[in-house]
Amino acid sequence: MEKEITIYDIARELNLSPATVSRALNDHPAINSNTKILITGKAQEMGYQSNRFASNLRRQRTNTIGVIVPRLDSYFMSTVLAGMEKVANQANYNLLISQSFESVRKEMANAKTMFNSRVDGLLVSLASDTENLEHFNTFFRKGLPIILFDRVMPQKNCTNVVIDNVKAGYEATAHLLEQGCRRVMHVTGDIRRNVYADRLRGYKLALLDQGLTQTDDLLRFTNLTRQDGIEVAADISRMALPPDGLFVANDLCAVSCISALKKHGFAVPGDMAVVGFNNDPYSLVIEPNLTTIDYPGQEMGEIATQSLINYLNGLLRIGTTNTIVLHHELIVRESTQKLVGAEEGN
Amino acid sequence: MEKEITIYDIARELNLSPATVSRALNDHPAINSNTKILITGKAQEMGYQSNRFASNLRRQRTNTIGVIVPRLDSYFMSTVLAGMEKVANQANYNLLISQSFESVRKEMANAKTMFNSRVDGLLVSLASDTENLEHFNTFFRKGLPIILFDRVMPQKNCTNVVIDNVKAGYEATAHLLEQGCRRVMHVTGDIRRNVYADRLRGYKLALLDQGLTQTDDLLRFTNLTRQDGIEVAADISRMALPPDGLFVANDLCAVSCISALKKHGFAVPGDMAVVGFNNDPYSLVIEPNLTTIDYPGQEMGEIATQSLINYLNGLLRIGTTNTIVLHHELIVRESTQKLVGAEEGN
DNA sequence: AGTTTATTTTAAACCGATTGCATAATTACC
DNA sequence: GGTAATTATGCAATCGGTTTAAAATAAACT
Repeated sequence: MEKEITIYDIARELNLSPATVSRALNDHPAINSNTKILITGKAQEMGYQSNRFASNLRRQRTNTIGVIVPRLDSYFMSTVLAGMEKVANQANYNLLISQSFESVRKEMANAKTMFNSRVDGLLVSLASDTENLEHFNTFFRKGLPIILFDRVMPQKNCTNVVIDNVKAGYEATAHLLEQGCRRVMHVTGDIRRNVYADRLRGYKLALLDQGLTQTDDLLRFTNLTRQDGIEVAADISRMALPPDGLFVANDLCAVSCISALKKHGFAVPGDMAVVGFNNDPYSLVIEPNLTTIDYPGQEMGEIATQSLINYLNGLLRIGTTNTIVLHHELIVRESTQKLVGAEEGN
Repeated sequence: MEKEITIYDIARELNLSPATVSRALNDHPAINSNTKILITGKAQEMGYQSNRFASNLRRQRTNTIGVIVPRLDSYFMSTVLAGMEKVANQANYNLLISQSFESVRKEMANAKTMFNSRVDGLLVSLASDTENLEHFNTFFRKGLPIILFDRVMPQKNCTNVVIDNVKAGYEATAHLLEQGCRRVMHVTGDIRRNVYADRLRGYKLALLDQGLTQTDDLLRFTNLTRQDGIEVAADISRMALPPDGLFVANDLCAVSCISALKKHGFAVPGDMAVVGFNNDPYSLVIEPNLTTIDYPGQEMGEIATQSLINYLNGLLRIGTTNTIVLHHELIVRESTQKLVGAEEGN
C-alpha cells in the first residue's frame, strides 16, 4: 500500500486549510481565483485523486446509477450499455446493472436492491409484464429520479427516452405497401409495452391511409423469439390466402421467420416481402438481407444517462412529463425489393 | 429524505456500543454468539442497511471491480457481462466497465482511470495489439489482483480463465477431416492473442495427426470482421485449387464468408464444409446452419468474478500462475454435413 | 482468596471530504 | 481615519462504520 494524496497533504504543502482546498477543487465561488489556480496546480502536480467514498459519505450521495433492463444479452442492449458506460464514466459515476429477465417480480426485487444500495437514480427499460410503476414508489417518495428508456410508461416525474415507434411502424408498413404488398401481416410482441403497441398503431395507420381495411387475421401476438418466427411461418404456410408482406417487430424473429418461410417454399421477397426492426447484425446475415428500422441504441444510452446526471447536478428539471424522442431510419435491403428493375426500390 | 438506520441506532436500542454492533454484524469471533443473535435480529427488525461508503472509507476498499474488454457490443461479451453482473451483485460489488476498442493505447488509458477510481481488482480481456502487461504495473505494485479471461497472457500473479482453445481448434479441424475434407483452410485473427494462436495450433495438430502436411497457402490472417469474411471468399473463388473445408476462428466472419461463398457459386457444405467458433446466434440464422464451438460466456464471467471476489476476501490465493479451464463443445449443424446418408454425421 | 488467563465489551481515534459559522483580510464609503 | 460592506479563509463538527488498545467481566487454577 502506498500513501494516497489527500486534501490535507495539499493544504499542508501550501499552508492553507483543507477547507479551502476542498472548496477550490469544487470551484466554490467564495475562493479567490488565484488561490484556485494555485491549488488545482498543486493537486495536479501531486497526483491528487479525490476519494469518492469520503465525499459520498459526507454528501450522502453515492454517485452510482442503477440500471434495470429486461436482458443484457441482446445486441441492442449492449450498444445501449456501451453508451451509458461512456457517459457515466466521464461524469465519474458508477453503474449498477441488473436484469429483470422480462419479469416484473424480478424487476421489483432489483428495484429494492438498488434502493438499498442507495443509488442516486435509476435508468429503466421495463419488463414485458410490468403493468404499473408502483414498485418504484420508494424512489418517488425519496425524490430519487427515474428515467425510462425504450420500453417506457408515461408517468409524472419520469423522463422517457424513446424513438417514435408509431412513425417507424408506419414507415415499415408503408414501405411494404409501396412495394406492392396488399396483404401485410404484422407480428408483434406484448402490447402492454409501448414499443409494440406503438408499432402496431403505426401499422394500422399505414393500412388506413392506403384505404386498406385492417383485419385481425393478419395480426400475430407472440414473444418475438426465434421459435415464434418458426411458428408464424408454419402458420402462414397453412393459410388458404397467405399474406404477401410481413412486418415483424424485431429482427431476431423476422430472421428466423424468413428462414422457416423459405423451407416452406416461399420466395422472399418474391412471394413475401419482410421488414424487421432494430437493425441487429442478424439482418445482414440472413439471405435475403433484411430491410429493417435502424434504432440508435448507443445514443439512447448516452442521452438517458446524461439527462439523469444533469438532473442530479441540478441542471435539469424532471417536472411535467418530459419525453425525448430520437431519430430512427428505415434501411431498405433485399428482403423487400419486389420492384427491382420495374421501379427504383427507394 | 428519511432517516437511515445506523449501527448507532441499534447500539442505543440494545444498550451496547457501536463497536460491538459493527463486529457482530461482521461475524467477528470476539463477540458472544448470543449477542450476535440479538444484534442481527434487531438489525433485521429495524431494517438496517450498512452504509457502504462509510465502510469503504474506513477499510480503504471500494467494493468496485474494474472490467476492461475489447468491445461490449458482441453477443459473447454481453453474456460474459451478464455473468459478471450476477455474481458481483450478489456479493455486493459494483462493476466499472470500459472498452478498449481493441487498442492497447485505450487499454492503458482505461487502466489508469480504473486505478484512479481505486478499484479493488481488475477483470481484463486483452486488446488485439497488447504485447505485454506493463501498463498494469501500478496494480501489481499495489498488490491489486488482476484476472484475465478469454484473451489472456501468462503472467505471475494473474489468474487466467479460459477454454482449451488448442483442443477446440483440434476438434473443429478433426471434424472437418472426418467429413472427408482434405484441403482445410483456416481463417484466424491476430495471433498475438492466445485464443487465435491456440486455435491455429490445434488446427495444425489435427492435420498432423491425419498425416496431412500443413501449408501456409491455406492460412489466412485477418481481423475476423464481416468484411474479412467476404474477402476470404473472393480470395478462395480465385484459387486454382480451392479448399474443401474451412475453419474460421469466429462465427461473425464464418457467416459472412458462407454468404459470399454461395454468391461465388460454392455449395455449402457440398463444395465447402465450414466450422465457426463461438456459437453466436448468427450461427442459427445462416443457411446452412453453422457448425461451431460452443463457448460458455456467462460461466466465464461468473467464474472470473467469483475468483476475484474470493481473492479479495482472502479465500483464494493467486500465487503461482493459476489457470481455470472451462468446457467447450463442438456443435455439429448443417454446414459440415457432407456425409448425410452415407455415414452418421457425428 | 488471590492470581492468572480467557472471553467480551467499550472508548476513542480514524478514514477523507464537506460545510455552517466564525474570523480575518481587503475594499468601499462617509 | 474610522466604520461598514465585501471577499477570502479557517475552525471544527459531521457523515457511519472499523479497529486498536484498553477495560471490564467471567472462568480457571493454585
